[in-house]
Amino acid sequence: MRKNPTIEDVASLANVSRTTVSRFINNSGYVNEKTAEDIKRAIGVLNYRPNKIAQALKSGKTNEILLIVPDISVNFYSEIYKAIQHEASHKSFNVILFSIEGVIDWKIKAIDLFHDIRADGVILSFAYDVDSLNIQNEINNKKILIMDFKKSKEFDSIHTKFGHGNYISTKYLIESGHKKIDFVGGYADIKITERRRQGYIDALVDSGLDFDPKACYETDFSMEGGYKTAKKILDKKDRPTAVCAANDHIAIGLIMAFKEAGVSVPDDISIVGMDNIELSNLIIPKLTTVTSNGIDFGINAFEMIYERIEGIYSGPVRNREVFRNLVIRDSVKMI
Amino acid sequence: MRKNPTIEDVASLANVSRTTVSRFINNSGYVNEKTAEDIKRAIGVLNYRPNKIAQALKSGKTNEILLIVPDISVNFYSEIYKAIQHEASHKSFNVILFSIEGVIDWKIKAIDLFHDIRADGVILSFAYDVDSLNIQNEINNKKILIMDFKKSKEFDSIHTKFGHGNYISTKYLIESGHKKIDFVGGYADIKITERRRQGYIDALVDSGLDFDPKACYETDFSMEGGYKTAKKILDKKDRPTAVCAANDHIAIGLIMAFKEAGVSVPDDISIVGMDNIELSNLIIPKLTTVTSNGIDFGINAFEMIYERIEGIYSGPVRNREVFRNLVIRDSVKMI
DNA sequence: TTGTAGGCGTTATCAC
DNA sequence: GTGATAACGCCTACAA
Repeated sequence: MRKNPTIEDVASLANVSRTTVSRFINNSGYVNEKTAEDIKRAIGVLNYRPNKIAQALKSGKTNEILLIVPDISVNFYSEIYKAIQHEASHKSFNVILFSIEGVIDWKIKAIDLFHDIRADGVILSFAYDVDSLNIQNEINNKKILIMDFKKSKEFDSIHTKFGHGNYISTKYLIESGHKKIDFVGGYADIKITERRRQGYIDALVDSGLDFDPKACYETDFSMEGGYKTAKKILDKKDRPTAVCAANDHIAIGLIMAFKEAGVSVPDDISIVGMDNIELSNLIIPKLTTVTSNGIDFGINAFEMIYERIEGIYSGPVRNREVFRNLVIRDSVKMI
Repeated sequence: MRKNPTIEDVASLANVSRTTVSRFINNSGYVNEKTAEDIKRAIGVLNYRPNKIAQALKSGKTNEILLIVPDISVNFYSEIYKAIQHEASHKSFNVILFSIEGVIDWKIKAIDLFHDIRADGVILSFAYDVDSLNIQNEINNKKILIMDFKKSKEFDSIHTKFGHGNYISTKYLIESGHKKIDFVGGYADIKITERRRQGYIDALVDSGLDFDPKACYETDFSMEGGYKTAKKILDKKDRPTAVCAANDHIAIGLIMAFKEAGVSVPDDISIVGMDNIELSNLIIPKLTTVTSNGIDFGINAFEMIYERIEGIYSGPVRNREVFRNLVIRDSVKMI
């Protein structure tokens, strides 16, 4: 029930002034060796820790950054969170999480939160409709970093090319000798589907293969979606030798359905997924897929915003790109 | 680049003193109606917000709580996090997350963090070896809440009975008419396996059925584990009519293997899982399972610690129990 | 090498 | 009804 010790307590125990203690703690200025010893001892005895609140009030800096993600239970975002958290701790920064989920007025809440905690910066990740949010107006003088599928003109940002993952995975199928490759994506009216399919198409075209609209299937981004689509593919006259799925859930649904139908993966048909979800390494056969790049996002994001906050970098807006990588496992056969 | 406005700015714009503004903001004391109008207007014009840091310094209260979880990417914990976050926001509390994961010296880090942010309380969830951590010593005067599989004697706590989930799921199989029920769990030397198997055994015994050690399989808690174990079950002379799995991953592995072998679930064999992971509602047939109770944990946890922090409750240690519930879907057949 | 004094933005106490 | 003033714990000129 006792109060936390203050710098004053340390000072009087060590028979010096607060100033000297402060100097000792922050390495700012000369402190006699003997005095230093006394102070160190006093700190130990009292188990003293500087009060960050007071420091923050004085310095106007909290060493906290706010991370806004769409939904922390989605693996990609918890990966980002972990990476940022990890980097931040090395620089004695704390990261405060705000997971949007269903919150309608999240922009208001996020700005409130930002002001409440007086964070030194915000990392805004994959928040739809960011442009409509006039952040800089709300958050004067603070640092902002955007993660998205496109560059930001106003702020430092880090992005990944939309559709690049499916480009890579399709390319891999082609390099493995496949020529008849179908694509299973989400519904056509969703942006993400469009981009991913474009990645698939680009890979085809770049390799001199024809794109056949009938080789593209629409469904939802779930195992069930993949499962149902598999039936359609099986009913086709000339089955493809490989399928590129727009995400791992779909790919796994496909695998399950094919296996049930007695069609072997990868012997009869090869499959690639995307996102490298946990399950993709658990299913049999293990799924060849493309990394989600949450860790890269996280590491780069923290580095960039940190440099801004500390004034290490203060030049013009920077945009970094992050890439996906192939994870080769057992669901593709060379032919 | 301009500074945030302070209460002083508001005061001078409204031609009153800081004190009056403060009174207005906090509803502490009389303020003339006309004056109040002026102040309100000034606040609007300047877009003023009280500085939480300064408030915290003054009051010794931060309105922040620290939540420690083993790994935020595990769905159960992100569920807890979300629930707490949600409750907390209604009481204008912020929750700071610390996800232990692989961090060896997490206790030290957690205590550092706790002191750094000067949180008003900690919720410590499922941290192994908590007892060895002399928290109260480290964190004088602050509020602590423990989540675990057992009651805490020292602190308010909230727990769930170990093995209760498998008790419920086994019971359900029995009520559906099954008498030959196998159990697939993790390796025997893990505590959690032991408790879950005990739940299964208890349900059997309570219903007057015999427990047969040969009906229990050990494997790891993964789809692959379930998948492999299924083969063993299929090779048995007298196959069970139902299987109780220690978690959903195992159950799903079982389903996949059975389907591949042409054994229908649930017509030929019924399966129950546990934890209600996302996938359990996606697989075909949809898995009958038992809720993870993260949300209940979260809601109760915040309520209890909040009451402590605000002094609404200050009696002896309280222990609450949280229960799991059956989620009936399509993987069990009545016989 | 060390100490004094003022202030960061709030709020509580006590006058007026 | 309102306004000085001190204090929360720390840091930083400036003095000594």
